[in-house]
Amino acid sequence: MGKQDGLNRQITEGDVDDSATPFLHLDMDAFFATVEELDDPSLVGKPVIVGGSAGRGVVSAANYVARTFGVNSAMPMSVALRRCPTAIVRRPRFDRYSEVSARVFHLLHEFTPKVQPLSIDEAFCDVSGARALLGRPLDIARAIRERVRSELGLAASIGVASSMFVAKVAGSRAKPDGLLVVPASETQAFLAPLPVTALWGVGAVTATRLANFGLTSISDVQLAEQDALASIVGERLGTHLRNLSLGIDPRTIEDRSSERSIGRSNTFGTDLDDVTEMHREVLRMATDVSARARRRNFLAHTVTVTVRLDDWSTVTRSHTFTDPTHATKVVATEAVRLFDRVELHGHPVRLIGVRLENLVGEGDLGLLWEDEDDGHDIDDIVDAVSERFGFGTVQAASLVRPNRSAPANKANRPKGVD
DNA sequence: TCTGGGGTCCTGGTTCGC
DNA sequence: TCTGGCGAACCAGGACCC
Repeated sequence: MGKQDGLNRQITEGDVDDSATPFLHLDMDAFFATVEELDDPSLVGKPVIVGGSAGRGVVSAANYVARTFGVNSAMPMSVALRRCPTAIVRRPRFDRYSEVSARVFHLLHEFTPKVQPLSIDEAFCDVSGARALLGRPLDIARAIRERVRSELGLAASIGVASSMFVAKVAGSRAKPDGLLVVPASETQAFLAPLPVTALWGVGAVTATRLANFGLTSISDVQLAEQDALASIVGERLGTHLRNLSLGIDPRTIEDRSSERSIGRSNTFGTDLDDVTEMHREVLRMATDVSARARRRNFLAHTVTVTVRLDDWSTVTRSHTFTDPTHATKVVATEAVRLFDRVELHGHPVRLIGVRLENLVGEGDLGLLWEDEDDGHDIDDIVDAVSERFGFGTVQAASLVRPNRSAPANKANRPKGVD
């Protein structure tokens, strides 16, 4: 199937049996950091970290030079800079990454219509229908990698396998800049030596739980009794893990573009202890998520407020509306009410989040629109909510995030919205 | 080491209507 | 009129993913 090379990756060279491996998983290598290098070639060869501020930020991406210093994604920025003081830190530019991502996905669609984006830098493809026109999965994977490199100047790793899960694992084993095909007949042997954390759905908590029963590798899960697994992690997860360990993954490519929720949260540079400030943040986020829901033609049945205290405890409060809404005034009013239901017990607040869930609509609500750039509306909302809850005036300017590009479309705005 | 932000999904408890 | 069983919906929390 593949060989281990000096980079501690497993790659396929030469020919291999790809007769029953229609699934490809493409993963862009150190995506954010590589895009930064692409846009500023002076960064090439230097350690580059993309992430938040040194205070409470974490690493979103690190290029492979930075990784040799022990810098990894999700690591606190303070730790990353201690390990690699010479690193060049860039703030994330999500608009730019989205732009490059769209070009990658567009390129994939030239190979097959069955493309399922997994995140901004990852996608699954099913090339079973492309065989006659474009050749074997191995050839298609090589062609995709070549075109991503020549047309976009980026490196992509690809895993090819008989199921989506195994293709993803193969892709991660092939990183950086590699290709690995796992023949269907070698699937279980390929998975066996990997740690249980390689299974989709096993994080730190479940891994510890499994380790307490001596299950640390996928081969342990392959050999475990179904009942024993169920007693450790529950019936549902037990069945799921056992199937994955054997390479069984019934999922197929689906174009699931519909979102389930729209949220915004913020961890403050300094914990908040002033309730007026907290209310201001709740309103800011309620305004933001409502505007995003309108822009995407969604109505939400449920609004959820999340509060994280300085001791890292997290509390959520949610409310389900009788009629779904995306009206800022309704969402903001309810969000503040929910926030006020949280018992702070004198604790400062580290994070506040507002999320709209149980979304309905998308596409069929074209007549509903409110121009969130219209400061007059937001002033009204803020005044109304502030007055109702008796906290100080909040300037609309502080509630509107800059660089909005939504079109003013009053003609489409229905009466009574907000 | 000390933990972001935007998500999805699952589970268990509670409430409510039939 | 009251009560118990049951399922659906709601709510809260948590694990996990990128």
